[in-house]
This record gives sequence, structure tokens and C-alpha cells, in this order.
Amino acid sequence: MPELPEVETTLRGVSPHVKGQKVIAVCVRQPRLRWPVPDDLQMLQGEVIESLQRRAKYLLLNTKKGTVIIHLGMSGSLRICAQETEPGKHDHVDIVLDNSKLLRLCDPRRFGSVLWAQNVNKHPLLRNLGPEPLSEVFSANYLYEKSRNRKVNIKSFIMNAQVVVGVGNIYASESLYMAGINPKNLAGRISLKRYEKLVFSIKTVLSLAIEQGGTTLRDFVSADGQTGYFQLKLSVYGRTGEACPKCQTPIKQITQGQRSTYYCTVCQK
DNA sequence: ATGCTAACCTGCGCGC
DNA sequence: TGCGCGCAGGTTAGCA
Repeated sequence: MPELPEVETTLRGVSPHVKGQKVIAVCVRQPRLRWPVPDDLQMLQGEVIESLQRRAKYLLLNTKKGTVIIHLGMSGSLRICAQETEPGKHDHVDIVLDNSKLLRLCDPRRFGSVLWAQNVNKHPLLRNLGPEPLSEVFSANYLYEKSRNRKVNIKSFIMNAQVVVGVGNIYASESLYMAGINPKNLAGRISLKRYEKLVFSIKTVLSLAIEQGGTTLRDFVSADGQTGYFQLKLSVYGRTGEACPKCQTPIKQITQGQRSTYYCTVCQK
């Protein structure tokens, strides 16, 4: 799935086509996503989508009556289509607009979700999220204080959405590499100085990826249905056995929290 | 409270 | 060709 940069890119891609449009119909071909698509999503019909925003990896479509909450899971993507475009096998939900277009969710693995909330700020999935990584409140001091007495490894720690949102498996490895921190280090035993480096690295890596339109991966298709995004150069992710860009040592792959981690045993201490 | 595991799905590339 | 296996960008519930 999309990591945060892809979600942000999707938001920017679909917004011009969706903002200010009235919803003509909501078509759910497959309601069995990560959570069942609720019947009250039909509340959306007839409403105007007044604004769109991103919170963590959730896309929010705001109307006067409530908010559509969309998550792309591991393999989801959103596209703007002409209304007559035939849906494919994994095109599960359409939001039909009054500009002769529709917003279409494709999600082969169905780990994504489409939900409806009257009051999005009270929604259980959004209520306990940590700060946005690119905001001011996400600082070295914040991470340092938050991590005291925590015995979890630093990679799992920064991937915890209660700590900070939007750091996925690719950019967790990349950020730790840039900061020179061994992913196995315990979060509670990392110095403020090193957290300064890590926060800078997370912000830099994510910003660069957003700038480049999101890292292109297997299932990601841009909001316009194009595949033309060029790829952000990844230093360690998916590069098991390849030479570290800085010291040429082969990149090591380990498993943490059921996910693959990639790092350099020499550059990351 | 914290940390760990299983679970939700489909598709793809690999070795045999 | 075909088959079985392992792996893949996320996140939550439930348990110790």
C-alpha cells in the first residue's frame, strides 16, 4: 500500500476533480473490505464534498452531514474515471459525481476501508492517533519524552501510529539508515541527540518522497491513472545483499514485528 | 500500560 | 506448464 507520500499524492491528484462536487450515487460492488462498508455510507448521496484532507494515511471527504473516511490498506488506489468506465475485478467502490466523473477505489487485497462518520474527530480509528510527522509538534523532544521506559525496538516504535503517524515499512528503514541508527536499538535507550537526527531524517525522507510524487511500487497507480511517477531512490529497503551506498557493506535484512527491516550493520549503530 | 501475535486478503515471482 | 511456497506498502483485536 501506499505509504504516507502516496496517500498525499493521491489526495492532491483527486482533489481538483472532487472538491465542490455533489455526489449523485454511491456504488458498492464489494462491501467486504478491512471493515464492512457501512450502509450509512449512502448518507453521502446528494451531499456536496466541500473539502478533502489527509490525516495519517486516511483520506477524508468532508460534507455538511458527515465525513467519508478512506484508507488504502496495502494495495488500494483511488482513480478518477469517466462515468461509463467499466469496473475491473478489484474496483470495489464508486462515488459518482455530478461532473460526469467518478471516484473509484481499487483494492485487490481488500485491506483498505471506506467508512462514514458523523463526527470524524470522535471516530475510534482516528481518535488516538499521534502527531503528523511533518508537523511542528513532531519534534526530537516529543519523541525522546514519549520513548522513555519503552522497551520496544526503535523501528517498531516509529511505526506505531500512537507515537507518530505515517511512517510505514519502507520509510522506517530509510529514515533509520539516514539517521545512522540500528533498528534493533531500544527506543527507551536512545539519546535526545540521536532523536534529533531521527526526526530530521523522517521529515526529510517523507518530504522528498512527497515531492517526487510518491514512490512508485507494484500496485500504486496515480490519481489520474498514470504510472509515470519516477521512483525515489531507496538506500536500503528491498536491497538485501546489495552494497551500502556509503560503505559498500552488504545490506542486511531482518524481521521485526512481522515486517522486514533493512539496514547497514556498519553505518547504523 | 506495554509488547507480541494472529488475522484480514490477493497476486506475484521463485524453485522444482 | 503447473504447483506450492514465501513474500508484499497496514492496522487492529486480543492475549500474556
